[in-house]
Amino acid sequence: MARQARALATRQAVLLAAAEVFDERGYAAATMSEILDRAGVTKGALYFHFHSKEELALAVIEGQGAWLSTWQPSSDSPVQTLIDLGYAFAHALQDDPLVRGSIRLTIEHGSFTQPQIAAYQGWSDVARGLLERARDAGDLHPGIDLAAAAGVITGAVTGIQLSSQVLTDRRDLIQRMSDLWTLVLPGLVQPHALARLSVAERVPS
Amino acid sequence: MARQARALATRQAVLLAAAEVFDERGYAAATMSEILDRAGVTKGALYFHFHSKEELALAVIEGQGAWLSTWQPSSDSPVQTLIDLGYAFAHALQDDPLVRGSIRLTIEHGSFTQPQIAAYQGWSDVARGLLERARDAGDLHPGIDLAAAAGVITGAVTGIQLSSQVLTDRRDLIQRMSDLWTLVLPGLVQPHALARLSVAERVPS
DNA sequence: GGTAGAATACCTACTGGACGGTATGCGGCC
DNA sequence: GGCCGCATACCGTCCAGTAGGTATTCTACC
Repeated sequence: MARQARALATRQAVLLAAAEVFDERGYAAATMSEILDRAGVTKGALYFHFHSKEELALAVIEGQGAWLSTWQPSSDSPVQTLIDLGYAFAHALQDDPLVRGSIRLTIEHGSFTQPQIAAYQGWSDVARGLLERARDAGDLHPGIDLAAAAGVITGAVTGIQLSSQVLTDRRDLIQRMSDLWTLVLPGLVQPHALARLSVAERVPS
Repeated sequence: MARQARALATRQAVLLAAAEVFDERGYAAATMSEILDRAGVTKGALYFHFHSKEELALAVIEGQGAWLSTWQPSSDSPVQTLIDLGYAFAHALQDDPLVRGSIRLTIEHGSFTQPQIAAYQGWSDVARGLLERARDAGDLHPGIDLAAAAGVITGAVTGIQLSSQVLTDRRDLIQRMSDLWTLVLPGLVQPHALARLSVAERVPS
């Protein structure tokens, strides 16, 4: 297996470089040459691991699902979990190249509609699951359409992230997330539950 | 001036075709050939009016500001105006090729950061202006950060539009806008003002 | 009101370069 | 020695942009 270690390393290097370039340029404007340069790998090596540019992009998109599935709730209440997830995701968008590249490819529509839909659905499903648990716990206002709320929240996070990126290169993303919760939570959770939430980021100690 | 009529017509044809292609493919993946074909114009004609692909894209982006500046409030209360503006914009996103292309180019980051920032700021400023008027009228909850709220709303609209586009080709955009207001308004406006608003789309008679 | 000439508006053919992808070869670990 | 992992050289395609010519329409002057 020692030989596989080398292969895995170059594969990871390619994936990382590709994520970075896709994040910076978008799919169409990204060139294989730049990915090669940044990965410090030759064409043969790259095309040994990924048979086409599109396959490489799909592998980058996968990183998003991987991040989401490795994330650990670290909280008690479902709504608090949703809030925490938002902040964790925001930090990943600031620091994790794979997540950044994945998000850009997901947001750009065009070539791969199917994985994009899956990504949006994945987020929406997670949000909806948490909201269902919150409703069962009696935290939400009665009569709320959970699917609609989940769709709005995921969409809003998407857009806030995007505008933050354009305007401040995501420097104010955490602040904007906080603004979002401040605005949205009163229409979602009941006062008694709202009192128990920390809307601002909870720094894990 | 009869001579300008022809020139203006081809210019408009090029602009429309470009907006469509940019909307469908994005900036980098859009080719001048496709724009030419769709406009029914030759290369020489196009490059007479627009000196480069980038200049053409900038002209398309301008369409957004043009739409926004021609829009007429048609309402009494500032919050209602904001809601109506959202729905009007949603319809433009469904029907107006220039707006669609402009939005896609604005959302894609890369080549032209400056006009993008201007576009976001423009929307945010409009929203903020309406919120200020609403606050002065006593419609909003006290202590609301208007700039933050305006930023969240414009960001949310951006993201909702995007997810709607990916998931249903914008067919459920109106519904999602309605969901957004349902969720956001309780945290923004006071009950007495909320009662006077129509959250669903008001079809002008 | 007709015509010269000048600007405007447009057409065709071409170019240089970059891009994604492949073919083939080669070294080193099992 | 065989295959996994990688290196190098090359290819066909396509694309944005240009060069230089042509048509169309306006202006000026008779």
